[in-house]
Amino acid sequence: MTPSRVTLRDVAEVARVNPGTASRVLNPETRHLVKPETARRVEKAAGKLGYQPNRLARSLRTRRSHSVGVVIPDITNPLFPPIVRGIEDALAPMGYTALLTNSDGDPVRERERLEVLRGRQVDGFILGTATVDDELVMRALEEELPLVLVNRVVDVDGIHAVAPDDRRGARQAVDHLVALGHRNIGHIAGPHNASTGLQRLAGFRDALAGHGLAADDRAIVEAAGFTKEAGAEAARKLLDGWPQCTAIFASNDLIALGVYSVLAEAGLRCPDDMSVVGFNDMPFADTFAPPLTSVHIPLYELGLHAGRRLLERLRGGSPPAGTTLLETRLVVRGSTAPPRPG
Amino acid sequence: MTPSRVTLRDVAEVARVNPGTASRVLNPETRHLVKPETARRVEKAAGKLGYQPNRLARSLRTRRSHSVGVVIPDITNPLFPPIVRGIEDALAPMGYTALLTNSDGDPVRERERLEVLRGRQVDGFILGTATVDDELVMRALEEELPLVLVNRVVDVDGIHAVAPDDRRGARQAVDHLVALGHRNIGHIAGPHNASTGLQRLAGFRDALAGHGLAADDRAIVEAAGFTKEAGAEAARKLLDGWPQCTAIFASNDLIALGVYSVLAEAGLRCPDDMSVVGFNDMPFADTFAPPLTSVHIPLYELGLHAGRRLLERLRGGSPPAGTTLLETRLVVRGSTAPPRPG
DNA sequence: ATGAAAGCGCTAACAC
DNA sequence: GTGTTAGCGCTTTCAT
Repeated sequence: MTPSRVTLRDVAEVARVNPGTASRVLNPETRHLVKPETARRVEKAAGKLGYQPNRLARSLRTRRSHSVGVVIPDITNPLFPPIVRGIEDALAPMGYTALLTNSDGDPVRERERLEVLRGRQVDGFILGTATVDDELVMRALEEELPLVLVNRVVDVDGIHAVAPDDRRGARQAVDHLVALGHRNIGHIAGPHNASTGLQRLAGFRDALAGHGLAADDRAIVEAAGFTKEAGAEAARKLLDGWPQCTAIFASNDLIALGVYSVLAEAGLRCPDDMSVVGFNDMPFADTFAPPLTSVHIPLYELGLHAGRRLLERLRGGSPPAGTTLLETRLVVRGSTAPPRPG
Repeated sequence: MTPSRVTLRDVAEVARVNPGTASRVLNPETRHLVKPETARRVEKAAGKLGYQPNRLARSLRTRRSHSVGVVIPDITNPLFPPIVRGIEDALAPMGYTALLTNSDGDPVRERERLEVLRGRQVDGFILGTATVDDELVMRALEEELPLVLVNRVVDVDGIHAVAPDDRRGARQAVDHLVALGHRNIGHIAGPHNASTGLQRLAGFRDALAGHGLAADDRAIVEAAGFTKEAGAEAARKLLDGWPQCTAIFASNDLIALGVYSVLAEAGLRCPDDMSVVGFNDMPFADTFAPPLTSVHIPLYELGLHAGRRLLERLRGGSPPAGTTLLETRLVVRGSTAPPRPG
């Protein structure tokens, strides 16, 4: 490799100035301190030599790496690419770079990766992995590491987070089903160790109560994870226990996909025999068979806001702690219909 | 933020040794140079103080950042998450970190991002963005930057690349259609500035010739991009120009999705009226309506191999230049069937 | 086997 | 307005 072989010293020599002066010129904030003519000389030299500042050296000196650690469970989960893209689009214009790592939801691995990132002197973190009582988050809070959570939330003072309004979104889903005429509505909840799972369940209950419907205790089944397989397993349990059910609100789209497969197994048609609503409106949810009615969350914006929030904190601004809730929106497609008469 | 406030010096002081010695202990390769007892003292001190080496400082000194730049068009394209994941899984165990950036296929932006990454002293690059006559790639080659291409290839000596066997994969697709009885097979080619588009087109022609079928010159339409929209536009042109066509081989799955939508517009049913084969077997291709028959490429392995190849080069090994072609595999689903009799 | 010292490339006091 | 100097935290000769 041919790294920035040419250093500031080289530039300074060519421009016949002191390295310090060259540094001032090449730094936007200090540029005004130097006489325009000298500045020009330095810039010419820099251009001619193809000078590229060594940001490692600068970071070592300034104690700011202009990089942030991003930890998510798995980039392969369709939820995350838009979020990550949003984060990057927030960071790049400000000269920040993302160091991306996948934790697979494994706390041990997560801890490891976090330490590695700290070793690399990231200026802050964006975490998409928070569980309800996340120890790492609590420790980060104590150590006052600049940290922003995205998608998932922890209910503790002093946390900065950007997340979808899961509870309200769940209400939108159920309202839709009720409006279609459904009364026996089941819910496949996400794991209770994630705020998303919990909040959507709460919203489900809210909505039912709001419509004066009693939640049948067979109506709610918790899936072991936000996956198709876990969703299928839970769907089987739900259908076995409560065959009267005519509509299912799934805690996310992958779970909904699991519901689809179980319906097919059982010879039930969607939406004729069973309506299904998902959550996330993940990419390609419109290409499923049938196209999935789902609660849309602005994934890209989630990332964008999280990135900006962190940047603001790093700039020394003190945005108030707390959770920013982004609005959801129900997207009605082919997986929901009125219940069968009779 | 509380970065690694505790430095090697602190550790050395507590252990009552010279910083140099502490460094030797904490470095696996030099550890044997120091007396076990002293080593133990140092490690105890490091543990007690919670020492975390500052890798920026180390990198500045050793001129190896242990980070690599990864440039892809867009993480939001379902092709890339598995590739990126593969890359990360190759890098992480060796202590390397990926700096991920999206170029949106914009050469200007790509250049910019590449410069930023160089400024951050990445040890090498993985590029998923190469076009057929990629200037940046050529320049990188001249400068002897450790570089590995992934997915897309450039046909030049000295390049290291890992890609799917597009040409052979295309043959698998067409062979399947011919075996079903199709004779009028169309192809929606990808952009000719990408090796993937070009190779798949070549494979399409190979296969037709192999079966003694003349390629009707209305049979091939080039899409402007690997997107659903571009695919739809090209599909319209193909259908208008050659209504006899009974099967379409699309250069990738997104294009196939565009074909789906045009078929729906035209009141044609898939696979009854028209068979469709895609390429990539992207995540959730099995959930499309109908489930898409597609040429599977091992995306994760693509990333894994690319990552390992780069690592090997960085380790000083000199793996032979050239392209590693990974095998594809046709996955038959519901979008292909024999042509309508008559 | 360890200490001493120099320096990676840069910025930021502090002079003048 | 610019030069001088001193490090950021680490590794690595070179001594001893």
